[in-house]
Amino acid sequence: MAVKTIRSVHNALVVLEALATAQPIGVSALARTVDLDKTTVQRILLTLGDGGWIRQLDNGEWTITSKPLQIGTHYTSGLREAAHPHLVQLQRETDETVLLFAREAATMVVLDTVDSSQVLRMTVPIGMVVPIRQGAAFDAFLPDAERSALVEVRPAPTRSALASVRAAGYFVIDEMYPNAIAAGAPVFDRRGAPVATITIVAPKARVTKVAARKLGEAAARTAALVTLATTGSRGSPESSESSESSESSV
Amino acid sequence: MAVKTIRSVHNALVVLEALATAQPIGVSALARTVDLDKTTVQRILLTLGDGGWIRQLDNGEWTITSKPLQIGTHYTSGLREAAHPHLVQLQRETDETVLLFAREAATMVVLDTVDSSQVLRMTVPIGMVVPIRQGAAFDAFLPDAERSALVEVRPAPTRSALASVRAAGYFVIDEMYPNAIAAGAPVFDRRGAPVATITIVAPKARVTKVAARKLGEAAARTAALVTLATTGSRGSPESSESSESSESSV
DNA sequence: CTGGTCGTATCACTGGGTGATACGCATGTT
DNA sequence: AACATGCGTATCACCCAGTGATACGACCAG
Repeated sequence: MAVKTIRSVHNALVVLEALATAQPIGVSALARTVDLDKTTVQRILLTLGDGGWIRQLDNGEWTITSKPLQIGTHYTSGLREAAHPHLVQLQRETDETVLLFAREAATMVVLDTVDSSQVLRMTVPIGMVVPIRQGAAFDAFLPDAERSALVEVRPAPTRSALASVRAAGYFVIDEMYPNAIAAGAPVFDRRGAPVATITIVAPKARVTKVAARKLGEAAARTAALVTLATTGSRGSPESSESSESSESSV
Repeated sequence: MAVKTIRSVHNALVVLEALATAQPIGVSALARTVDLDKTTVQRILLTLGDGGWIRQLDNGEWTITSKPLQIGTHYTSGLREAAHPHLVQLQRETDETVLLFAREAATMVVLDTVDSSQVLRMTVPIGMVVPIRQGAAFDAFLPDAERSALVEVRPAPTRSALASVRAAGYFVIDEMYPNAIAAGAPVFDRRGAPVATITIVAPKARVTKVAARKLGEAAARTAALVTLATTGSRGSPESSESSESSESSV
């Protein structure tokens, strides 16, 4: 409550989040978990349902619909669609699982995945959030001002580590997931700020730290292509392209 | 306003949707598109921002965060994660693009995709909504009561068409997308109701209507596996793949 | 400079969101 | 069978808080 925030809307967001993680769930149980009056939750559910965000089952219990997912696809709009073919291409080259991460504050969010075809492979669900704890990876490509703002969240990487990552154009992360190694490279926006990474994750049993460098180079090449694809074709910074999204056909 | 719905929450949902499709956008422009007072929109934006759903840029403009995407991943929770490895397997068998659809009222929503590796391939974005136009495909697996409720939305399929699809265990759809043919099969929940489909889409230039039957059979086999995986016992066989959804770290 | 935006702050009013209470209907317990 | 307990839903009065008019500084183009 730092500022003048609308109570009912705030409550509705809390209810929606709680519903999503506990679905399917009924009014009473939901009211208990969010510590709100049953009547309040009831009206919120009706409103969310009216907006098409949630849906009531025959039991009276509530479930979320695909609306949040559809809204979520507008996040970093166009990036996933633009990058996807390149991810597929990169997966074919390396035959390892390829991830598209978007940066958000001090976390990375999985936007898209293209799995390796090998039996032993990494599989990460879309939407998963991974906290950034190792500083020298993605940070190297941030402007100094923004990086120093992250100092409160995690220890600052050494200057030399930053420099070497920046020189290589890619990063290698040990233990991003348990028993896995990751190698990735940043995608930049029009202003040259890193907005995403294309990252290859592989089991340590197959890929050594040395071999990961080759993967990093491949990721860097792909990331450069995606940067080009997303920054090159667009004209003015004006967002005049209204909801072109996908044209349905392909 | 059919029922007693909360005005402020309703407005907030409208604002959020409008923001998602028009982002990045400022307060005034947004207030104009949703036809609300500027002050109201301002307070809604602050509230949404406080909840972590949207984020203000340096320009003062607003963008959505990954929150809707994360909420959206709970939709048909577990289905995508459970099905994904099987989609990969099916794509390897057929080398055509494989889609996981979830049913929602009279539409299908793309939950997951695994692209063909061929140069000429279908690519469909996750979250995309496809109206169900052809009755005899997915409908064949619905209980009679629910199917008849859809009559108002689209013409009812013939009884023989339903029977033949049901007998085959898969469906073939002509022109699901322009110049593309689709073959798929339903995934069932514990109660035997169809909740999703596994569908293969391919360019007509490569796959004839006759050849699509083979794809349909393959999709049916995969769909059966996914049904088993989601309805069967928790202790799934052979899935291996450590990396549960447990707190991953970087 | 000036007229037009922008994002933000302030404020009175009254609409409407809240929460207590109650009802019908399923449970499962005695 | 009778009972108790939970559910989802409906009703209602109070008074908080969401609304919308108004205002202000900053920015940009002409």
